[in-house]
Amino acid sequence: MEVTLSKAERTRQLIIERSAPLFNQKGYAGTSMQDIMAASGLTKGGIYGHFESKEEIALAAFEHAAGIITRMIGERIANKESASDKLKAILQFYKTYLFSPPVQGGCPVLNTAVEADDTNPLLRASVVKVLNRLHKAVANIVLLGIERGEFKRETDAHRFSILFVSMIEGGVMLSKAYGDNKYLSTVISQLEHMLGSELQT
Amino acid sequence: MEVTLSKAERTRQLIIERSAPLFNQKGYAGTSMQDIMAASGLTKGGIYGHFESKEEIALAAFEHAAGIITRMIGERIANKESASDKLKAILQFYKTYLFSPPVQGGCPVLNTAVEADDTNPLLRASVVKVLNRLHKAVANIVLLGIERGEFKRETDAHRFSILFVSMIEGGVMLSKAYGDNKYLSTVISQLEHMLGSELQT
DNA sequence: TTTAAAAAAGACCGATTGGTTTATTTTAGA
DNA sequence: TCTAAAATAAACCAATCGGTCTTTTTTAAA
Repeated sequence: MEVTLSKAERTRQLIIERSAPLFNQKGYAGTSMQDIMAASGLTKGGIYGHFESKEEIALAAFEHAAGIITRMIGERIANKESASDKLKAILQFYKTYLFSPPVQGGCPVLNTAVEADDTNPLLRASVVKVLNRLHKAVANIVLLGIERGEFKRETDAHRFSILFVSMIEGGVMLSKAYGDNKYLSTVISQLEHMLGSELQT
Repeated sequence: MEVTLSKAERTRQLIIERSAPLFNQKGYAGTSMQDIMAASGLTKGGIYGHFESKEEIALAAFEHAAGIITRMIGERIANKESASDKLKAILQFYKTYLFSPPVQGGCPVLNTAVEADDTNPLLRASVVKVLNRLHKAVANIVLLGIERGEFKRETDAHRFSILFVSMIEGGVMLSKAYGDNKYLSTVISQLEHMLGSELQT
């Protein structure tokens, strides 16, 4: 019954899409089934036909939100040829991050990591997976840059990716807390500077 | 020196001290009055005699937790004479941060900022206050370093403090998410390097 | 158009939520 | 030691929590 399944799949997708911004803004504990009912326009019966628990919705919603961001970054990376341009494209992406957030509520990785690290092992594991993907993507670009002769041979790709992610997430946190893009901007401009001064040959 | 706290003051303090690690680990929405009752050993009647609402407890608990950290940093800063030593002392403090956290659950500023930015204006305002104190402390040390001739005259103190705080908070987030101190360590060692290479004359 | 299956509605569940109220106990000053 | 006030316990509240179950509606193939 492919059509019926397709209807189910579309509804499941709707629930995920509508609940993702809720979880991202209010957190897992702060989002109720009532909230999800209101956002999706479905009743409990309708929702629990597609998910076994609130936690399963939160997990799917986080993976959906993280997927949007990694996909957007992936597109911008694929466009560029040089490693330097790829890294700059990621930074460019985060420049407009808080003005036009792909998912309302800021960075789902940051938000979910901070809430889940002490409370929700499943969500935390999912966050770690996404973080690993992000780290590997950045590190691989640096390795590419070394191979292409763009970056110094002694550059520590893994170390750079840690700094890269830490600074951006720290900047996102500050800018969201202050309601001022300045903090994220400053961090991004520093990363651009590091690109030119520390990495580049 | 005031030695005698009234019974009420001591009980109020107990509630704050016992609930601070709860809020820091489970968040505001994730911490129930039942949790606070269990942690404090008091019943609801006893607790609500000292606070008007759960939010008032959370606010006091956050300020308590943030106070512990700013006080610890303040002590380590006061010890040192040179600006360079003061900044290194702060970094040293964060090196042991996750091994022996002053308040269970990681950094209360990070945790509260991320949860409150979209949901709780009072908590968010309190976070901003603490962040401002932290920024001013770091920036003032840099300015001191410039005056003392330790740091380059063209150093942007405010900009450096943004990088300083962003990197540490980003590192704390990653290390807590991964359960591995490596990320925070890497960020701290980079800041130590920046101290020597970019700031110092 | 009929029909069986899938999807969704909506009533319902016990437990828990933050918070109040009243009764009891403890405190501390005279 | 007495006593009024302060502090706390414990019962209680309506509302909401996440989740289940039964009934109704919608779907889509024959």
